[in-house]
Amino acid sequence: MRFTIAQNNRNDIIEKIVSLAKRRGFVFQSSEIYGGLNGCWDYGPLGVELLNNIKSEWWKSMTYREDVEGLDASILMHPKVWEASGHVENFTDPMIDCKQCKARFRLDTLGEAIADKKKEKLFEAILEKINQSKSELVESLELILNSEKTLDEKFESLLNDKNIADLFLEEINCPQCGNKGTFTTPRNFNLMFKTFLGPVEKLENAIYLRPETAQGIFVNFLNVQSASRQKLPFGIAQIGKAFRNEINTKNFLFRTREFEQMEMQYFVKPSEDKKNYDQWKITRIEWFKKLGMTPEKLRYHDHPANKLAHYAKEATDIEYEFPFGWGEIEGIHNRTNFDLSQHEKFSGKSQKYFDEEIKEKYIPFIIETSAGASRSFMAFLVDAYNEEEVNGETRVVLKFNPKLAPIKVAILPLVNKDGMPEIAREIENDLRPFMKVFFDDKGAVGRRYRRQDEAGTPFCVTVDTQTIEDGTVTVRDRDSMAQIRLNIKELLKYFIEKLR
RNA sequence: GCGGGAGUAGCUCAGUUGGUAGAGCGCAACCUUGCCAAGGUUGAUGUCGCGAGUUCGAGUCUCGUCUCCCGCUCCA
Repeated sequence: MRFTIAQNNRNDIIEKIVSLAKRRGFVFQSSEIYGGLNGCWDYGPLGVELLNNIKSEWWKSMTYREDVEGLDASILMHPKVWEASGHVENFTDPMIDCKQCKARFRLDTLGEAIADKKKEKLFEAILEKINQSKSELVESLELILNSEKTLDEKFESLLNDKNIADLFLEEINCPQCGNKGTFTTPRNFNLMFKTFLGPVEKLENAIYLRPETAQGIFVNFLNVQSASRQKLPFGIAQIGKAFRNEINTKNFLFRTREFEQMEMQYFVKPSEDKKNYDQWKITRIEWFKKLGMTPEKLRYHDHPANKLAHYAKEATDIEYEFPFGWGEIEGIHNRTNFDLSQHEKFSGKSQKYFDEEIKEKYIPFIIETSAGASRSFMAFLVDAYNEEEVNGETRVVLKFNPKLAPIKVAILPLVNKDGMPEIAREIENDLRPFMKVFFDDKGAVGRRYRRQDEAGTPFCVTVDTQTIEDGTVTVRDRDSMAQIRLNIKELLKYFIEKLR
């Protein structure tokens, strides 16, 4: 794997982190020996520890609450789920490119860029054209043009008719460069991965890899509610992989086709949606801050009302300031009762909750908190990265919160003799059942400290001459490099306290 | 998907007008060691991203392809 150094200095940090990630075993490219696979990455020994720690902290922050239950739903789900959720319809975007200026347009929104007067002229042009050469299309064309639809709807219908679309597009000027007839044939970009259930690759056996984990929660709403005897408001938490066949991957782990989500869907009374939405916005950004993420690099990005997803009433992103700019690491949505209503409609099974207080049945509203595990991983990694000048040398240190650090304690004999390695091994054995520890007796101790700095290990225990005399060791703090002396017997309690 | 740049050891890179590959760091072993990466000795590692073509001969030239980075586009 080779990574090109960006011409642009602002991405120096990313380049360094990508190199470090490879060198130290945080992240490798998928299928590297075969030349890699576009936008796919593997987590190495340190990376998987960091990722698991992030997921574990998230999981505990959710399911240790009285009002949140856990779930792990299947990645493969009934195809109807995606019809109900709107993904089959909304995830398939026919797109066209202008061959002249390379601009790309969604076919269904192309009309917005064209004036109404112009549309009427276009209709005349296409009618004339079809009358002349493609008489077999006249009927379907007239059907569209003579319908009761608005101009915009007629326009869209023409583009949606595969037989007419190409001819119609030839008459349209590119909204960007103004050239006429420079569009490519419309192509479908379906963002859901399709596969087959069972060995026979028949179309009716086609199913999708889930593009979001949320639906697994929604369809289990009543199962979880009745099994756990929860009352509204309550939430269901889930961590799992999701897949989107993105047109482009980008920015290392930031936009990939396979990614992991940490989602909690909170079911509330319809009248209490706003209150809970506001509360979860705060709770979730605080979670990142508590785990040590720089507060100044976190912000909300509220979605304007006209840009909301098909299911959302209100939405905000929690964004982190990456070296390449602000990027979403979590989305918080008021999904209303859209999803459960859809599932009720498509499945024919009631999704209503019986509220004992008011003796009424209704479909709850859902407040969604959906964090990217992979994106959080990248944000925590970038945020932890520090370069410091120490004695004229650059010290690279990953200042992870101890809870997230892949290795918690490194145990180092100062020198490799006089019984120091043996004592160090005993300490290692004492701590190993309780936390991820690392033993290293190779080379100068200063070098070993720096190795641990690069791995983000918060504590180093060093066995020295004094240890042999009085049973104490030094504990070196990663960030300050300061050392304190502790009795060996105190170590376990000390670290458990520090990691809490 | 379009445009630009780039792929040589684990990392960062060098490789002169085509003549079958080097450096620094890192890594491994041994020695040395007494608290913040630079001691000594020895050693391992590349079909130069992959595949074709031109050539007596390709890391170097040509084409295709894959991957990474940047800019568009996209991101419901």
